[in-house]
Order: sequence, then C-alpha cells, then structure tokens
Amino acid sequence: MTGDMPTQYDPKQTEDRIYSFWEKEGCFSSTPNPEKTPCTIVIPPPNVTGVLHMGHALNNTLQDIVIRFMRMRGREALWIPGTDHAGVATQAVVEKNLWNNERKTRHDIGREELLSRIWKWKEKHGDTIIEQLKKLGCSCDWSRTRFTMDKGLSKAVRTVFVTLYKKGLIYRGERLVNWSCGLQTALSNDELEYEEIDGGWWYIKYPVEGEAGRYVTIATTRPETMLGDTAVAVHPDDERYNDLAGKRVILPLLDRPIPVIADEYVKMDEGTGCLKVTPAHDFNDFEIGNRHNLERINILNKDGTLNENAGPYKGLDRFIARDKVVEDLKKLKLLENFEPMKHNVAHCYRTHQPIEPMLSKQWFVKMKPLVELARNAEKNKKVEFHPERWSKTFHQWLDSTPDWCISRQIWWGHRIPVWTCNACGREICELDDPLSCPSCGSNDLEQDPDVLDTWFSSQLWPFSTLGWPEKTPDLDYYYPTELLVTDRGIIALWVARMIMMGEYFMGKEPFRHVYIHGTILDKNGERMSKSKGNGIDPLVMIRGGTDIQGKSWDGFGADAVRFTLATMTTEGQDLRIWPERFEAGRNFTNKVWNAARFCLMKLDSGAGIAQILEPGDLAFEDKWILSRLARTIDKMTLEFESFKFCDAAHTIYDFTWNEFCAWYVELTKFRLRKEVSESEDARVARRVLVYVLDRVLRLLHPVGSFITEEIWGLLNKRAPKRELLGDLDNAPIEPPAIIRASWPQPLPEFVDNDTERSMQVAMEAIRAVRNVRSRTGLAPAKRIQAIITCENKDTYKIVEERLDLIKAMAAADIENVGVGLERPRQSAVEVCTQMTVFVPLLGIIDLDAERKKLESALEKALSILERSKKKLGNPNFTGKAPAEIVEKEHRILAEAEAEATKIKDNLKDLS
RNA sequence: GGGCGGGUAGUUCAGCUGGGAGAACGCCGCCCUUACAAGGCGGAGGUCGCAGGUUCGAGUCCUGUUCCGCCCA
Repeated sequence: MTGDMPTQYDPKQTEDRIYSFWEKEGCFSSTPNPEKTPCTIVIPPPNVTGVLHMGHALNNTLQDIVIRFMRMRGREALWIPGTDHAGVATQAVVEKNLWNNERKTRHDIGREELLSRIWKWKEKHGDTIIEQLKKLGCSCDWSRTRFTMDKGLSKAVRTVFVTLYKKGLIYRGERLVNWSCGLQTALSNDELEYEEIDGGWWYIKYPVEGEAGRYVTIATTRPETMLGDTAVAVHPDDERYNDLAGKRVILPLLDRPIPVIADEYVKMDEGTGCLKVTPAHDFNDFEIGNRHNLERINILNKDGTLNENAGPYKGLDRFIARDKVVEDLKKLKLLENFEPMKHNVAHCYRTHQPIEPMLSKQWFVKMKPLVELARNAEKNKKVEFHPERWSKTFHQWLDSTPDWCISRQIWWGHRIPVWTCNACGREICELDDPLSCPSCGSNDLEQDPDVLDTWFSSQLWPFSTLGWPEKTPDLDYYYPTELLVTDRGIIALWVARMIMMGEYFMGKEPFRHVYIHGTILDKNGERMSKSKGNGIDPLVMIRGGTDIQGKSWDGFGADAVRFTLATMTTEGQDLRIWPERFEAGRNFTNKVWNAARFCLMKLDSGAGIAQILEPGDLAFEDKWILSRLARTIDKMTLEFESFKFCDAAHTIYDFTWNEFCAWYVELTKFRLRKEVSESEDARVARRVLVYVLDRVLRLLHPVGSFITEEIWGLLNKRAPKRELLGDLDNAPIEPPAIIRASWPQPLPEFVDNDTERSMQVAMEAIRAVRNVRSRTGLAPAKRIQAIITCENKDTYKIVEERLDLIKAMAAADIENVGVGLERPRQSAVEVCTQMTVFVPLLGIIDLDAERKKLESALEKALSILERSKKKLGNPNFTGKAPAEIVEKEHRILAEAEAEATKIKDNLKDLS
C-alpha cells in the first residue's frame, strides 16, 4: 500500500501536479469576506523584462510563507501579483531587437510603431517571471495580476498627476538634472550610482582683465566645463582676493571676460580659494548663479558632445574635449598643476557612464509636504520596519531628498498629461484629454512628449492594484495592506514614496509592516550578477539543469530551496549562498517524507487506530511528544507573527527531526511490533502518531508547501479523521487541502513538565549506554548488559518507571538499578549528572580507553567545580547576585563535586 | 565626509532585555538496525576582532580602535 511512497521524496513527481491542483481548486483566490479580517500583500512588481533570480526567490518565498500562514490562521488572505513596465529597461530591449534585426532606430519607425512593438513584446515575453514564480510555489491570486501600464493603473497615474498638478505639487522648471548621455534622458537622484574613478585636480590660471601678468588660479576636476564658466567666485572675507571682487577675468581658450564675484559658499581653505562657476553644469554653481544672476551657458548636446557654445571644441565628445582643453591650456602655459586623485563620481545606473549635470526643462514633484506625511506615518507607528533599524535609513532619506524629477525623455511609459496651446501658450492638465484650448478655443494643442518615471506608477501600487481611483469594494476591504517584503535597495525609491502616496490619496498608510530582507551574495560575499557570471538560477536549483558554469544539478525541489532560504533569513543584511547549501533543505524534506512514510506504513499494516481516546489512555511517550508539540506550536506561532523566519524554520526542523523522528517514532516501533500490532496500545500509538504528523505538516506548510500538501493527500486517504481525543465517529473530516487547513491551536493542557523531566532522565541513561557501546566498538544491534546507579531516590524512581523505554532505546538489558551500587569488576563506566552507568564487559574492556574517557570527564568536572567555588567564595557575588542565581550556583557546585568524586572513585578502581 | 551592519567552531550563521558558548554543513570513528545512507549512533573542534571601562559577573552594556561590507553625499 505504501507503494505510492518511494523511499526518497521526488519533488519532480509532485510539484506541478500539486500546483495545478491548487489553481484548479481556486485555493489562491480571495474575495472580500466581512466575516474575516483581511490580510493583503502586494508583490513588489518585478520588471516585466525580468527573469527570476535568487533575490526574487527569497523575496517571494518570504511573502508566500506569510500569506500561507495568515490564510491558515483564518485571515482572508490576498497576495496580489504583477509586473511593472520598467520604462528604460523595456524600451532598451525592444530597441536593441529593432537594431539587431532591422538596423533601425526608434526614430526610424516613430513613436506609435515603437510602442506597438513594445506591447507585442510584452504580450509575448511579459509573463516569464510570473510563470517562474509558480514554480517556486507562490500562492498569488493570479486572476488579479496587474501591470503598471494597465488601463486601470494608468487611470490612477493620470488622476494622481492631475491632482498633484492642480495642488501645485507638480511643477515644470528649468533646472539642472542628472543627464544620462547614454540613455539621453534625465534621471532622478535615486537612479545614480557612485563609482570611484581616477581623476584629479587641474589648476588653471585665469588672467585678470587689464592687469597684465596677474592671474587667479582655480582648481577643477572637470576642466572642459570651463567653457561654460560665467564667473569666478571668492569668499568675501578672503583677504588674498580682497581687491578682485567686481573686477573681471578673461576665460582662457574662449577669451570671454567673466566677473569675479564674492560668495560665502566658497571655502577659503580648500584648493586655491578661487572657484570657477559653471551654473549650467554644476549643482552648487547653479545655486551661486541664481544668487548672483549669472548667465547659464549650456555647452553640451544631449549625447554628450559639445555644442556651439564650446567654440572650437564644438562636436567633440566631452571626454575628448577634456583632453584637448588640457592640452591647449598647457600650450598657453595656463595649466599650473595637476594633482591626481581618486574620487566618487555619479554614474548612470544602466549605462555606467558618468552623469552630466545638465540644464533642461523637466517636471518635478515638490517633496516637502509629502515627506512630512511619510515621516509621521512611521513616527506614529502606522508603518513599522522590521528589522526596526531600517526606519533610520528611511528617515535619513526623507530628511535629505530634493524635489523629484519625474519626466523621462523616452517613449515607453505613462505620457505626461499636459498639453500646451500653441496659439496662446496656455498649459492644460485635466483628467480627460483636451480637444481645444479653454482659453482661446484653438485646436492646436501639443502634448508634452515625455513620459513619467516608472516609480511614479509603482508608488501607487498598493491601491492602484485594488481599483483606485474607483471606489471599489476591494479597495474598501483589502486596503491598507498588511505587509510589504522587500530589499533595502528600494526603501527610498519605492517604500517611502508608497507611504507618501498612500497617506496623501487614501489617508491611510499603504501597509502596516515593512520587512526588509538581506541581499543574496555568492560564496565569496559578492553580489550576484550576470556580468560576473556568479549567479545561481533558482529554477535550476528547484528543477535541476545546467547552471551558468556548466555544472549539472538534479534539482533540490521548491520546498528544499524555500526551506533553506528561510533558515538563512536572519536579521543580518546579507545571505551568502551556493548550490550545496540547498542540500540541508533537501535532506529535511526527505526526512519529513520518510517520517510520513513510516506513519502511513503503520496505518496500512496494522489494525487501525484507536476509535476512542481519553487522556488517561496516553502512554508516557505520547504525553511527552504532545508536551513538546504544544511548546513547538506556541514558539512557531510567535516566530511567524514576528517575522522570525530563521527561528521558525529551525523550530519545526528541530521538533520534526530531533524529537518526533529521533525519539517518538523510534519509541512507537516497539509498541507497533507485529506481535502486538493489534493491541489497544498500538492503536493509541497510531492515533497519536497520525495526530502529531498532522500537526507537523500544518506547521511546516507555509515553508514546505508542496511536500506537506502531497503527504496531506496521502494521509487523508488512510486517516481522514485525525482529532486527538474523543470518539473518532464524531470527529470532523480533515479538509481535502492543507493549504486550507487551520493553523494548529495552542495545546496548553498538554504541557507536562514532569513528563519532560522524566524523559530527560531516560535520555541520559540511554545516551550513557550508547556512549559505552560506541567507545568499546560494540555493534549497535548487539544487546549488552548494563547497571544503573542513581544519584538519588527521585532519579531512581524515574529510571525504574522508564526501564522498558531505556532498555529498548539503548538495546540493553538493565540487570540492576539502584542507588549507590558498586562498580562491577571489568566494566566500562559512564558518569552522568544524575546517574552512573556500568557496562560489564568481560575480557573486552579497553582499560586505556576507559581511563582516558574518565580523565577527560574529570578535567571538565573539576574546571566547573573550580569556577563555581570561586564564585561562591566571593562575598560580592553571594551578596549582590539575585538569590536564584546564587542558588543555581550552589546546585552546580554540588553536582560538579559529586561527579568529580564519582569519577575519581572509578578511576581508582581502574588502576 | 555622514549613517548603518558585521567580525563567535574548518565554513555559513544563531545567540532576546548581562548569570554554566549553540545549529547546520564539513571533519573523525562505528553501523546498509525492516521510515529515511539525502540515514543511524558516538566524537573532536571556539582565550566570541583588539584595548579599555561599567558590574559580584560581559559574546551580550559603554568608550576607543582595527578590518570587511552596504547606503547616502
């Protein structure tokens, strides 16, 4: 009958089948249910161009764990999936294809055609990552899959833009922006990456007008920008240059006279104390320019070449121009010095080229009022970060963020809904596209060509996915969401902005908890990346295949991957992983599989399970495992509630492997022997076995989703009713799918300290015998004789009571139990805290090994003894430490003393 | 330059509000014992980065210091 359970768990035989079962049964779908409390999670939408990597695997595993846990706890659980349109990335993919296949640029085919091609590409490839998430086991409500460019979500974007525009929180202005010459678009501050480059300070002499032979020297890291200089600034208090302010200097190369101005921004002790001012190409200079009404001269074209303002350098690339400028300055003997230096320069996050501050007209969101909303949401604990320290990062960003540049000079994205009337210049921004100018009636309207930053739509995700701006029942029921799980990299970019938007438009925080997990690194602590080729493909780890290094893997199964990731999810900030680490998870799933296999075999071969069970029918080991189970349920519940994924995974691992399998299952083997398999005790054992297995499956299900569902099905066939106590006839049939089963209730009535203590004593005896067996090289199956002498009557009583259990588990005949028994000659000895165990070994005892063992034990006991004595001899300790600690120390001392004495006695005997 | 995290067994990491150092993997020895060799039983291995301080007592709190990483400018 257990033919349907091979000795090894094979995830490939189960995962797809189980997943389609869940989908077919509608297990992931959710509808508003007023009788339940909702629990909503929105997925951090991956790029529509994305392919599943380990970061996604971790991120979504954690979300699935939480949503399954919540679902089992009776919450109306909804996990909304989807993707974002990733403006720059997606357009780049399609443009690249266009070039590779047709040698055309987007300008060759035009805006409409490009957009239509991107949509086609999206239809064809856009759900790659969605399908991959299914392989991981994610229980998202796929019927609600959203895309940031969907109609509804686009309407949300439009509504937000128009509202903010009308409130004056969105404005257009000519500002310096971070310009990516590669992408030819503006970027927000958050899209910059700082890279250290080899650069330096060039010291350049500017002749003072009308004073032959007099120069001022400025230092710059970007000499080519001098072509756009419109002033030189000195500090007003700087005596060196007292007379200069108000005069003019001649800009070399272009021979343009520019004023010397005094501004307090200049740092006198830095460089030469003279600052060249280039308002069109430097953020600080821009401010100085504003204060002094300086001209702004833009010297760059959009592609990074120099324009006509650069005079003879026109047409040169910015880096070539730099070399040329330096060379020409040298020729003119105006280059005073060059100091090489490494410095950090802003780079484009995609092209990795240095960013140019560039003057251009862009749209901005005024952040100040919004920042306030986000700040308060966290301060008032409406949003909580886990681990808590990330709230600091969050506030730091809020404290320093400038207005947000939201326009992008690309085509794929939400187009800016602002039209300008060519006749009268009126700007129009409404929810509906304007047909004519409301001022002059002209039809000659032109829409802004730019699109919005992708984050502008992502920031609305928690409510746009629920139907906003419509007032839908979903929105009413599911918002605010419960939890956001994400990586620290986008706390500012995304998390903070969602909070602002949620507060502003919904009047409520978008989520109550933000869980920030670590970043996946490789074995050497390096970030995984395509270019480094050090990535691990989660699908190869799950299903098997060949990895990027050409190595073949069998596939560990989704549960193994999920479980392993969960055990690694601590509060630290990195997770180092490599393929072999998933073996731990696989071994555990296999253990669970075999524990189930054992239980089911016993059900098949035996005479059924106890029909009626009362607490009084329970055997000692039943009470013990139930007590342990009760504690495990409490512990795990708490751990999941507080997002301690690592602890929860370890808790279920420990209980399943080291208590249920290692002890309880082993103990039932004796009660389920063929000869007694019809007995009532055997039936009780089966009933408890099945019950505990049932609870193990439930506790494990949020993490090990597939295997628990598979076993659940098999268990339902043989034992559809699994209540612990009472008459099975009256017991309910367990649900057909574990995904819909309830989370285990606490079992306070089964917590049993006495039983647990007894078990500990029994375990000590068993380990002692096993120790001797191992030391003397006796085969585990060979029965041996043992004598146990106990420390006191209490222990003696327990050992007597549990003698059968000890004998069975130690595979030993216990010839004698007592207090203060003598060591028989020719016997091995094992000194424990509560007892000493002798194993007579006529003729085969290795005296040296025995002596060695005793000596090392003595050393240990003596060191404890000494430390303890010292402590208790210190009046400060006995006087100041809490009574219970002192009492405990006395006990330690007594135990160590007794143990040392026993060991010494035995050593004497040996010699 | 500012902020944050980390330095604990060979490796990867736990160790909460201070009170006898843990897990997994790896390693060593013995076992294919009828759930599982992806297993069982037993074992070795750590002056908790360094230096001070607080305390009767510090891996745990404070100060300083060094190294590694991340974020921000």
